Amino acid sequence: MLPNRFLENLLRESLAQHLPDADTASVLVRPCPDPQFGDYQSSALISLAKERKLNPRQLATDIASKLALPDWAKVEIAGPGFLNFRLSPSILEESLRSAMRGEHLFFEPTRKPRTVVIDFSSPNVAKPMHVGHIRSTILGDCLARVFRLLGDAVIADNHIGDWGTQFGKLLVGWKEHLDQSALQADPITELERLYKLVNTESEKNPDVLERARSELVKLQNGDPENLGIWRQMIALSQRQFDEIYGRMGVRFDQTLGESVYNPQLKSVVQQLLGAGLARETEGAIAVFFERFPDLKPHPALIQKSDGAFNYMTTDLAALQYRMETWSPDEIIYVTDGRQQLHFKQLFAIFRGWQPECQVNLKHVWFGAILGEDGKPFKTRAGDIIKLSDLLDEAETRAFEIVSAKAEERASRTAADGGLELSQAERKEIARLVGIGAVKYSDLLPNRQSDYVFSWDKMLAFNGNTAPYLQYAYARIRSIFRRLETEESVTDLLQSAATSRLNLSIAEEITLVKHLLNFGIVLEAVADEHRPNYLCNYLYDLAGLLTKFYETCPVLKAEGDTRLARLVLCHLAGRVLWQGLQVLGIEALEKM
RNA sequence: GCGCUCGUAGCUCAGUUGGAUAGAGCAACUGCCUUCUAAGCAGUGGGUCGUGGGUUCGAGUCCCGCCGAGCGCGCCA
Repeated sequence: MLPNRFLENLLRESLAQHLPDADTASVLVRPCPDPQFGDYQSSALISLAKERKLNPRQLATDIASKLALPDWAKVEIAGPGFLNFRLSPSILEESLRSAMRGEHLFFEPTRKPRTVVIDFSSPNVAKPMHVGHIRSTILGDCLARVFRLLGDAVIADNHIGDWGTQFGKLLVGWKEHLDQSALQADPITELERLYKLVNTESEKNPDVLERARSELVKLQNGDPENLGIWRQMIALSQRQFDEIYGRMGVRFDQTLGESVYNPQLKSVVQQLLGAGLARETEGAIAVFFERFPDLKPHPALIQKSDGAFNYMTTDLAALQYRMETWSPDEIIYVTDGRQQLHFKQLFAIFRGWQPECQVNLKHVWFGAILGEDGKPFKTRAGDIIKLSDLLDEAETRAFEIVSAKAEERASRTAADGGLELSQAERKEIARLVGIGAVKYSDLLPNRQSDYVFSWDKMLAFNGNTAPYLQYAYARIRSIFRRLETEESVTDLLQSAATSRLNLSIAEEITLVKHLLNFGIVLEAVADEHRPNYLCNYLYDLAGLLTKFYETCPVLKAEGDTRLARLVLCHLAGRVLWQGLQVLGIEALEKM
């Protein structure tokens, strides 16, 4: 068990004996903000004492004196009643050895495994994926990876927009203006052209609008020709989605269109009417929220006055389907913040509709991506930026930088051969650096704030960026490549599992202590759905690593010290690799 | 009008049940490459955390007012 968890349990047990009515779950042992106070602290006793009108320092003293502390930890009482814990070098060395034995990588799947459905990305058929989909896709994929790492069963669920009024216009366009060769070459662009064309026409000519309506009705009534065209549009779109997801390394366990839920919609509305939750209003059917003060002014339509259903109805049917299919403990929707009201309504309706259902429903929302002018991120011409173009540009820009740096370095270190990168290697590095930079720049800000999209910042090699982290990893790998030519790395690392690992320099100790906090950070990411905690943790780790390099030669060190430093490099590298992996970013052997 | 989010260094942003002296990067200035990748490291300067109250042993964080910004509010998703 990792030290902070061990101390936390110890403190909870002691508290339970001392104050049996106290909520031990509220007792947390966290890293100290300032190392001068110690390694871990708990401030929980202060507030517990206050609630009970006890003297906080006295309570802390009483409980601390009864802690059955192991010989590797010391406790002090500080300030108004903090408990500060200090770890001895022996437990630091032992945690490195146990990691080398493969017992852990500084995190543990501690919670009960849950089943979690994550609804994210949700692109639309016949439209290009664009920057509007990027945050949901990256954030949702990252959360899925973190939950899986911590032992949950995850269903990554892509809810495709394959139904709606736009198909009337698309059908008219397909039947009247389709350019087969353009469709072959670039299906999405052609579908987009058709939609815009018919949309413009219908604004001028009511006949066109009427034809679109009638095509839509035919589709909805199961007309074989229109269904066939619709299915082709879906298949062509899915190819585009697959290509983008392939480039981004995002995968789903389930992909269903909204249309799948069509057969259930009528019944959903009937049930809500039957339960007295919904009623007719101005020809439409809506749910009113009498018992929810904040929702009272905002009824939700579940059936339009023309008899058609909408987003809310589909989401309700999808929610029910997910409950029946997986009985998840939690369902997470990853969308932008403008949909907060919609999800409040959805969750409130579902609670009223199926009050016995225990599922935890979460809307994980995020802010907007802005251009450097502070306005929504668009092209110079004011168009929405397509995701494929964005990824292309990321790779192109990364390739230029990687090449420039590689040549700069080659000219500097030509004398000893240095590190040479072939054209093909540079291309592959640029791909991983470019995509990684885009993802990281999206995960780094607090998800709820709007952020400014900047190529220069995300592709910089200094500062908190993906390339900086990838570089730190590449430097570690470089050490092991050099070592490999001399001796067996595997044998050496195996011997570390049972060897003395002498840590003496401050940089070494700081680094180990930081490694020990990996699990705390992963849990915080999972609990609050905030990957930026992990980004900042990894940035700190990379910074500590490079400081360690500056003061601690690894290959030139000797004996115990050399082995300990190699172990530190190895394990820091594995944590960096694992951390990047759950962010959806690939670590690089060379760059 | 009501609701959500935000306001932290010149700029872009972090800031973990409220916790100890508010942090990073950029920009400016100063050092360090015959030494494991200098795509790096060390250092200097820069803050009444929008504002006024309140709660608390303790507030950037919680509560109330005000100022400013973005977004949302029944037949789009």
